[in-house]
Amino acid sequence: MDHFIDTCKANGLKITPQRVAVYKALEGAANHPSADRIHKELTREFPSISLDTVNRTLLTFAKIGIIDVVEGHGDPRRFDPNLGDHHHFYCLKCREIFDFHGDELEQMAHPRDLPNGFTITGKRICLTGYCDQCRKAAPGTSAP
Amino acid sequence: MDHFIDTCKANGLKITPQRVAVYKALEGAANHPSADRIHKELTREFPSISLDTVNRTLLTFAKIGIIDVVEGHGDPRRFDPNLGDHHHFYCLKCREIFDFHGDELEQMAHPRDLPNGFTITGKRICLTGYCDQCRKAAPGTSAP
DNA sequence: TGACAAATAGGATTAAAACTTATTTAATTA
DNA sequence: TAATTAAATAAGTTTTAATCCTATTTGTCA
Repeated sequence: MDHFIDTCKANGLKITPQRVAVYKALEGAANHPSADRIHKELTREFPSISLDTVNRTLLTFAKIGIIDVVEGHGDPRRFDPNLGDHHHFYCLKCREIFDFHGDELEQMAHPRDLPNGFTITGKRICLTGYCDQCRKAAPGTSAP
Repeated sequence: MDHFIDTCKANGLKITPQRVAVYKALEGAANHPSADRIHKELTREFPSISLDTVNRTLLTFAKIGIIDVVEGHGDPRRFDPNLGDHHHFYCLKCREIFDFHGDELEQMAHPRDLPNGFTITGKRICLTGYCDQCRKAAPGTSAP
């Protein structure tokens, strides 16, 4: 929380109640929520907060590097307060994103068939499939 | 192309001129196009094809497993005709997706902190950063 | 405390994706 | 080969996500 305030100030951002609320909501959120989901959550304690503010705020946070925009699959943009090294499992049915960890990428060199001029700022393993709950409910369709 | 027709028939899909055109366009496409991009391309030789048909067709192809929906970053859904093992580099500026290859994931076991009931149907390394061209043009902003 | 630049709410706009329905068409069979 | 039928398409409509615009409000700093 101190780090949040410091980073905002260091980037010339004002500490508004809305920004604090959005940041807290994302931190406490179960799983990689969308702007809309956070907005819905906040309207309870903050009836007049606008979706645009929530979305803009999240994008601002991403720009100054205190949260992440998560790779998606066509659904609304989603956010991640966890900046530490971790990977993602995406359930093709319920669209939930689950975190997992692994060191497969730790020693990874610059890919052979990617020009050297390419700057890599993030690396992650992206798994797709069906979570336990959805697998049980779904017929055996093989998917992407 | 034969495989395309066989798979369609095996799944009870009719071979329509639109489907053939969409499939060919995606196969020949430079880089992971969106439905809109393919639609624009097809309207030249196929003036009356509707965007909905293109989008629906691509989703149908994905469902029967002859193409992939690619992980995105909030932008329109994009597709990949390449089903072979490969990975993706996503440029945060121009939003282009570049393929690369590597064997880092080949020996990967089921992740320790993912329940065993989870079924994995796809695995991929997702890199983010700036491609050569954009890096040269962009000021030194560190990003997600 | 006052002044100013930045941020917000709210409504309007754009854009992507999905849905609805009448018409067309591919595949099947007589 | 023509008739039949279920599936697919075009076109327009609707929904939803995301962004833009502007008047008003509000942090921040002197």
